Amino acid sequence: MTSFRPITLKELAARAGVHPSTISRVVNRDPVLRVSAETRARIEALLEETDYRPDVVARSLRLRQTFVLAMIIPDITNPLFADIFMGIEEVAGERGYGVILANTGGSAERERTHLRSLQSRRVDGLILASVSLRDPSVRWLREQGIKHVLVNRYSGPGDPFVGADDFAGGMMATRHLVSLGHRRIAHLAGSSGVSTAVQRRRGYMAALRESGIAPEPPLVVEAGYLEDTGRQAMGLLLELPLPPTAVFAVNDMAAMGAHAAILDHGLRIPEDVAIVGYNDVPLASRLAPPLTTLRVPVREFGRISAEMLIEQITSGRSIPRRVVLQPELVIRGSTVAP
Amino acid sequence: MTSFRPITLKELAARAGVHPSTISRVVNRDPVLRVSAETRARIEALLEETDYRPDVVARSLRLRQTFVLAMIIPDITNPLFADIFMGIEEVAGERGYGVILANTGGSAERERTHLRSLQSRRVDGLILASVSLRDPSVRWLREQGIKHVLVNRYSGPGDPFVGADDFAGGMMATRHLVSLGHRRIAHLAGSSGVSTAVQRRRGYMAALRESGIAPEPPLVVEAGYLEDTGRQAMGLLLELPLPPTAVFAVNDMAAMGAHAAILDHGLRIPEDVAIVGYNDVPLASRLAPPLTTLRVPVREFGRISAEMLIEQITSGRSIPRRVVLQPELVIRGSTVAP
DNA sequence: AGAGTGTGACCAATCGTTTGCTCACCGACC
DNA sequence: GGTCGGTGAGCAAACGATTGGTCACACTCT
Repeated sequence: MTSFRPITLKELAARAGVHPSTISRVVNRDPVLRVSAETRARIEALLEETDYRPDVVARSLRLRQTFVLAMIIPDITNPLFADIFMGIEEVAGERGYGVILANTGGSAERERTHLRSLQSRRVDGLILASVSLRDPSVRWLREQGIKHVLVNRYSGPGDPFVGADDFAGGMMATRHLVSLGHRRIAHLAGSSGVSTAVQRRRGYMAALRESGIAPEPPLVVEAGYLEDTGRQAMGLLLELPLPPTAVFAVNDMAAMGAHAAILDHGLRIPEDVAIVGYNDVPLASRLAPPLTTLRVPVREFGRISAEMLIEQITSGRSIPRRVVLQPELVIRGSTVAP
Repeated sequence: MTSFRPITLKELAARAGVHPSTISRVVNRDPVLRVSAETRARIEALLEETDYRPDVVARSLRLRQTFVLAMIIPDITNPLFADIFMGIEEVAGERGYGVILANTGGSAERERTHLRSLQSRRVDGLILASVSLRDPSVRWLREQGIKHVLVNRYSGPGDPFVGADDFAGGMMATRHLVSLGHRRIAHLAGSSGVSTAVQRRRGYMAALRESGIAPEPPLVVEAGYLEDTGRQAMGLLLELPLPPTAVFAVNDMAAMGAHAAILDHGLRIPEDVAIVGYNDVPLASRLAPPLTTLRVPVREFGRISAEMLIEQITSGRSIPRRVVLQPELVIRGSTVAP
């Protein structure tokens, strides 16, 4: 197999009998260039014939711009991030940017490695899909002057951010359960170092308070974001002397774990225990009974964050705009029997 | 916000009072260089202090190698590809390669656009996760001498390939149903332009034949790869004068559609109709009843394909090796009542 | 006819690294 | 004392594209 080298400007110039710069100007439609119609036509024909595509590497070096964005996610198997990615790619593609996806698997060290590597690749900007509160990586990005947008979770004030109103989401979930008559409502909480978890929990507390329900600390347990951890946490809740009649989980994965735990205990959903999840992942609607959950406009997250990032890049300024979208309650069989 | 420029070799050289090339040799541990211990120590200290990282863009230009691989997939929301990607990233990361993910959404045009763009980005190699039989894009890759590996689906002979033995998988699925006493076994088939679909169907036919069951053409319907299309196809099968008592679907998505259609018809799974899917996606085990399916070592696909691709790149030769792994039957409630 | 003005294209530096060559210097050997 | 060899480091040319300057030429106007 012979390995081709794509044609270069210099070779093209030799074939056309002009200087490389002239071709470059034709390719880039440089308005400064005054080129005779005849020469231009000749060059354009040659371009067409050879299917010339400028070497992006060389161009990046000269322009100090790579036209590459990167998205950093903690878990590629989580469909949430797949959807955000699609939104990003959509917008980036339109504007001539490529997108690199980097998966950290939740490891802070792999995140650092990726950040370093992306820096030396000179990506034009970064979209971080899951940072913690006061995240040192975000601080580092700011120090380095690397353009970035946070999506879904935020780190602190001052960074461009796109996400949902998780406080409102937490309230909607809890109000829904209250409206069905529940009084002993548990919460499978996320980590207190993560903005979404904190906000959803605050929403839960606020909804209880406005309904005159006294919060009971034992009903709030930190349950992680995985099916497994959710299942364990729910198991403990069901062993309480006065178990809850409803549970609001920080995400759908934990909710699915709770789902399994409740059925394991021989209880019925929603008659004995009702469940509300968060995110509306594809699996949610396939459970039996299907999961009531909060839908967030995830694809939109991706689109908006890409737009904000590209705006920063082209304007050269960091714009600490925060975009907050509203979640929507999707009521299914896990709270209301059909 | 001040935008930093990362430090360059030239600046470093000025600070150390040596020539840039000397620093470059220290950074790259160039064996040719004889550097005094004293100078080396001074440079290394400076490197440490400034946290120097070579500009990958410039290096790529000079080396004519970008250390970037790309993976092209048709549907990022399909967990199959997420798992393959993780395997690729794992190996690539170890060897110092980055991975770009490009999502075509099933559009041949977007695939072509991506291929062009990746070519002009001078990626070192490509992994294609879903090609069709005799795919023109694959032909183009060969013509251009672009290193590539096909994964999961193949295009024809002559390309490096990693996948599973889909013929065997089709047989295993069908034999399993036969062994349970089924005689009227339907097949929700995939496209005849896709290698996996063709092989699985051939496996299905072979298993019927060896059991002395005469294939009935109406029981084989092309059903696509989506839940929706699977549901429709299964609906039609259930309207037949003599409906099937079992169905083997080309993938889990179609199987889930069939699942829904069967329940819609008021029939029981597996008592009235048994189902076997393919791929063992995470949702499969969460259905009620959970789905019997074929598990393929997907992560392994990713790892092996990345290794093969990197081997091609470093050796400079295209090695048309084909690696075929064995699928495994996972028996669950959709074929055998618990 | 000479100055001035456009026009069309080329020149050369630059982006940051890498790497084959060259070169100065020093000690040693004949 | 002159040559030789080894050591440590600098020089400069790439890689391919971009872009501000420059330049030759032709035409116009006074």
